[in-house]
Amino acid sequence: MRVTSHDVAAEAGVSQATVARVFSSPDKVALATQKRVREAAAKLGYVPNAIARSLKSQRTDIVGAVVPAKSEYWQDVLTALSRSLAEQGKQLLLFPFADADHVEEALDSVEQYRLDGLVLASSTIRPEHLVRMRRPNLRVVAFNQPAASGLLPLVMVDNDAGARDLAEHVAAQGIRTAAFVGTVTSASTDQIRYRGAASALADRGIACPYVEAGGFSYDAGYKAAARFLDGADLPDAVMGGSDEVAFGLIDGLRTGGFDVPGDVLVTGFDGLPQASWAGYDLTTLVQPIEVLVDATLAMIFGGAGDAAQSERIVPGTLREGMTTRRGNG
Amino acid sequence: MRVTSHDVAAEAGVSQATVARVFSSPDKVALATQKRVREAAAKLGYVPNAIARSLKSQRTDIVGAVVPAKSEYWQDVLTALSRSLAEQGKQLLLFPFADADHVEEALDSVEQYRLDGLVLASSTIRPEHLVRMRRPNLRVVAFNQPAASGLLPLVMVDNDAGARDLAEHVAAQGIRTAAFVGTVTSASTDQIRYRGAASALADRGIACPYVEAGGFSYDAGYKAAARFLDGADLPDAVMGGSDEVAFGLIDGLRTGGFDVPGDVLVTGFDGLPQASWAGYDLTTLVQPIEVLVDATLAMIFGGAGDAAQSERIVPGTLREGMTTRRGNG
DNA sequence: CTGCGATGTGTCTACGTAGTCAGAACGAGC
DNA sequence: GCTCGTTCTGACTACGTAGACACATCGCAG
Repeated sequence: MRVTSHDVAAEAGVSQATVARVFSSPDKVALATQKRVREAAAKLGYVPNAIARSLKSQRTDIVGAVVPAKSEYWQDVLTALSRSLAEQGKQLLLFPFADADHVEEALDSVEQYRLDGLVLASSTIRPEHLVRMRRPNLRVVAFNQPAASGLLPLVMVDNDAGARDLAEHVAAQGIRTAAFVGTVTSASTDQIRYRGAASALADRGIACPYVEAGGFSYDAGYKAAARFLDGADLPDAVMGGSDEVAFGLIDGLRTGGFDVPGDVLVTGFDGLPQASWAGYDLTTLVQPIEVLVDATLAMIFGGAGDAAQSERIVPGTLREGMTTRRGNG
Repeated sequence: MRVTSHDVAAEAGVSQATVARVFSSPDKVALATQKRVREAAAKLGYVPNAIARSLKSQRTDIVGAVVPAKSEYWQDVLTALSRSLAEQGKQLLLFPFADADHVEEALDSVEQYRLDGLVLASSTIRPEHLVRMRRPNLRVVAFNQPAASGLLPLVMVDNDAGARDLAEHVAAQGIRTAAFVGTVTSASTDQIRYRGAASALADRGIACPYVEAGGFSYDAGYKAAARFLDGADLPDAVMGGSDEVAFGLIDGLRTGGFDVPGDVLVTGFDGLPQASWAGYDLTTLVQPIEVLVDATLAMIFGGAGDAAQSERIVPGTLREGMTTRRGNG
């Protein structure tokens, strides 16, 4: 049998309400009473039941996250999210989805729990799904999902400025030709990053065709590298749509006999831990994940409805690695 | 206002109990009634309240996982866990802890929720904490945590056999000297892996000193590589206690001017996705994560108390990569 | 036509907590 | 000594659901 607040009340010789107060609003209980209750609770091994509390208080202290099942980047985000929540005594409930077509199922699961908030983390959730998520009584925040702009409160890194920074950085290395290897065209981040990079390069007279890797993974990047190996059309710089794709590109190019950065410069986007690994030392745009996460939680737990239309765009930081260090190396 | 089963009952002209039955045990309700109830539910936008259901049924359909906050390996495990749970209509609640000293806090949070089960995933949780987790009404399973043997039901890869396989593989390459670079000595997996490798090597007359990297990370491995760069005491093979450490070792050795595998062979342990990346192509022991996860969930949701003392040890698979391909390359 | 099991539905209650309200105890001010 | 305000505590109830139980209806065998 579970120990309940009633048991503790009987043991301490007080009412159940007093026991509840000791654990939720202790300042309303006399110190002597508190002591007796806490001792009784310790003796019986009482732990408050979060389920019952949630039912009564209409707050779960749990935030959900709908995320793609496999992705290095999102795992970093989740880690930051759960740590930040843990500091506030809140928990993170995961709703992973295998691919975009299964998002519906994840969303259905979400509804059963009366979550305090929900983080929608994926750049491939379609706008019609996004609109479906607008619910009363549920704070939903889109994370790094440009397509949600105007539909949901949104937190994201400044993809456009970041892509421009990267483009200007490689342009400054004196390149003449470039290519952008995106993930999938349906990813809203991809489009913005490409446009930003292409625009910045165009300003300097450098063309930048778009190549679709067809996925977010290392493998997609690795295979995409093959397109440059065939002919003599290797550009001076290849910009990856994400770090994972960039890692694949680098290995694919190197396996194909090219030197990075000797023959071709490579950039990524995200700032994964692996970007700092000596084997890659990738030039990339580092996302300030802690800042993004804090902003997300602030929107969820913060003020009233006006936040429901708000957007928070945070600048990233250029990380200059070996993959764009040309000539002087 | 939230839509409850009472509202749906009124709309459909049935009792609340019937509405509840439609959503939890539909076979007890006549088809015609079901249809009416479902239509009413759809019209009002009713979604069952999982909190209330949990309170009544004493089941949450949520499994908790206590995991280290930062680790590539555990992230892979979490992904597999949450996907497997999602297939059963269950959810995963995360309790990350920053370091071993904060495990207590995570465990305290765990108790408030009446979880169906708890996965204790870390090789550095101390035995005294492990014992504390033995609770009635809570199925706790230790995941890849040899120290839990005899204290908690346990699922893990066969670390000893895996380490021997790796050792025999490198021995077969004709090495004469070796070293094992572990993570931290307090990790129970580390001890077993080292003993297995050292024992197998000793059988062939090869000594294998232990070196502590001091952490589980890439950085720890990278720094540990420095110990071999100084003198002329570079062994023919360096066995990493984990893949992450091995990646760091490889990059550290290469940065120091050595060729892997030309000058020194390197192995890992875990079978992370990055091990297959062409940049490393690491020889490692691949953990069958899906199998381990399924076994874990089977213990949580499976039969009665006898499982409480059970252990499930699953063999891993040797992945032969370029990092141990000697000479002929 | 009666009795009986199977099936379907309604009534009622409990799950464990927290908030509302009322009342008790107590000290201070007149 | 009476009133008033403050501090503390207890009784009661609602949160939304699911299960126990009772009962009604129906088909079918005796």
